[in-house]
Amino acid sequence: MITMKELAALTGVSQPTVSRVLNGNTSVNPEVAKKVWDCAREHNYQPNMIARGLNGSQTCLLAVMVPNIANPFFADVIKAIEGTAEKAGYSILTFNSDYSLQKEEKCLRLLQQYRVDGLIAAPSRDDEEGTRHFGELTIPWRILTRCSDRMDSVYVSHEKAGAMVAAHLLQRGIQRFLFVGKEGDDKGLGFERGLRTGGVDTERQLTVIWEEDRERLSSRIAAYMSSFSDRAGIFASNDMEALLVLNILQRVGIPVPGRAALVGFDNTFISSQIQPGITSVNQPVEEMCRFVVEDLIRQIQKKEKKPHAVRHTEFAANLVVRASTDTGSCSGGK
Amino acid sequence: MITMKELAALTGVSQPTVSRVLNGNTSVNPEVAKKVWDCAREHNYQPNMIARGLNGSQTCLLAVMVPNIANPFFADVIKAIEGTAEKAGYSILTFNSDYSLQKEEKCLRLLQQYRVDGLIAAPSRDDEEGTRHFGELTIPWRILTRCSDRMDSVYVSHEKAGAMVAAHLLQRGIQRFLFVGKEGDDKGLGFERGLRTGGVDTERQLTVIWEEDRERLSSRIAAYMSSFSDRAGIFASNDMEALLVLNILQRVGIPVPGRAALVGFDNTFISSQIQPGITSVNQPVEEMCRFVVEDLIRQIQKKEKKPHAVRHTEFAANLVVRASTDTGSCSGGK
DNA sequence: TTGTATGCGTTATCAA
DNA sequence: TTGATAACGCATACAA
Repeated sequence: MITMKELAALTGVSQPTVSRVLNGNTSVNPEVAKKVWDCAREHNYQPNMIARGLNGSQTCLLAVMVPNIANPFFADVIKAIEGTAEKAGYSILTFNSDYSLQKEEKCLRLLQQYRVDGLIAAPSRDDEEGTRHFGELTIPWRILTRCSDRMDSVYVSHEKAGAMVAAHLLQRGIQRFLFVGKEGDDKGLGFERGLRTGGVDTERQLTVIWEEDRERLSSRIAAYMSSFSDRAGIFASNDMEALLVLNILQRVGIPVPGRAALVGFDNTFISSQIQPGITSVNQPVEEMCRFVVEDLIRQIQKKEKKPHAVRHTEFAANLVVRASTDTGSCSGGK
Repeated sequence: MITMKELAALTGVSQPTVSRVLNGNTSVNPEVAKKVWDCAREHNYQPNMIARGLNGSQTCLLAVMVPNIANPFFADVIKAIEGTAEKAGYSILTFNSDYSLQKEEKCLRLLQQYRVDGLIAAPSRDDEEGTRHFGELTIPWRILTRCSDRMDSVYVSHEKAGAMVAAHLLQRGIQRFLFVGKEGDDKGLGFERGLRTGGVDTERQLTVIWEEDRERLSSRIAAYMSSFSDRAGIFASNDMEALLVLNILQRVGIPVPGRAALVGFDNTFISSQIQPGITSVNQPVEEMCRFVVEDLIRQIQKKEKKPHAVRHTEFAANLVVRASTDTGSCSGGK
């Protein structure tokens, strides 16, 4: 890989002149410029971003940290971020935190070692303990998809979205509710609030189930469904979970939406491609990512590393209604 | 972010001594070492990988280039690569080529600018034209999931896998076959060969359909299915495509596996979580990725940049049989 | 318009 | 065992 120094030797000019020609900001003798360009092209010169990043100038690297790349929602996020970043001349370092605080801290250490210009992270947890380590970062960063008091974040209110799901299910005349997700999840809290607002006695009519293990989840859901005979409204914390629940219900012979109305979260391709289509909360991934990348890069280029007021940018979620919450009592409708 | 130079000043030793302490390879005075370590910890010293990469030493960066991060298969691939790389002390730069040769070339340029130590790529195309640009790379690299004559590759034989699918469908007594994928795809060619081997007159009994547009695909498949009344064997080029086909079939009221047996490719979570489960060709993603990363890093660390003989590492695919190719004629069985 | 000199944060090579 | 010194590839300030 040829360097400016070598190009300089080959063309008989100084290295800074080569730099000036190749960067094209200062004025140079056209003839010299041509000679240098020709030589650079001939030898397929590629600037060394590493060296460029060394002089306190920028690396044009952004880090993206997500808890699970294999989750289609985060895959969409990474794709969208990469797309916008690439257009702006930035490349991305991808980190998978695996929902582990320990790994998250390691990632944070690593991305600082690479002197990335900025970070976009979807933290595993949004409580105090789970976000403390971000406070020590000296580079600009943004939190995506979650709202955190202490940090700049770009998100859809999971709480409001949960309430929206509640309203939708209530409108369908449902009286029994199940949230499949972690206790304390904002979606779940919003769901509960929405139900209460709708006059539901959540103590008796709302159940929360969370099991990592598929078999245990299956038996708990089966037990839940056989504990009453009404139609149930089930809200799963994401589309993958919703797919799993749908599968479980179908296996034990519970028709969806007949006996159970099902709602997912993230509106990934899964929810639309499956039969019956799953009603799901849509987050405007593309727009959010475009915004967060452009906003972050703006800050990077302004070099305003000073702490400013914490800024929250909320995007509106919308519910994409599909067959899984149809009013009709027959499953698998067209 | 504190530097070695500053640590040196603070502890009253020279900067190279700090380097020696922190890297721990050379022997240093234990007392000095302790003082330096304490100081480094106190100031949260983070080595500058950028500077380290400058002196001809390594960046500990690997680039991964895939055509579509949002495809669950590639998301799995990236996750697996990231996992193995992280254990070995490497971070990854992710690039999305979007199935565009032009973008692929841009990625190749970029990753060289970042002086990554190696590249793992899933090229969009595996013909001469689609892989030529890899030839100019001066860093170690590997091709994943495809086999290319001219390059080191780690893959599952799509051709053999296609033949395996053919054998499976023939065993199910099927006589009409549809491949939903691009003309010339190795999977399709293998499928055709497998059918011929099984005595099928592929001219009359095999059809190939490829449409980017969902609606057009839908109407072509509907037309195809109504052109005869036997049971059809449909092989989709990947699981996302298979899901799409399943959806189309269900919408037009064609029972799977009753009237059509369906086979996918990649065995992503989709094929197992959906109802009916989709029979799918499994690629051992984890093992392949572990192998390719470790193998690549081995070459990087040996610094054997000399061209060696082209090496192909083939992994065995296996067919995961599910309800979508059940012999029974009733759809959605348990 | 161009060249010289310097510095970025490391590692490596010397000599002490 | 340690410290000077140079080098990596580039950008920038300054001098010419």
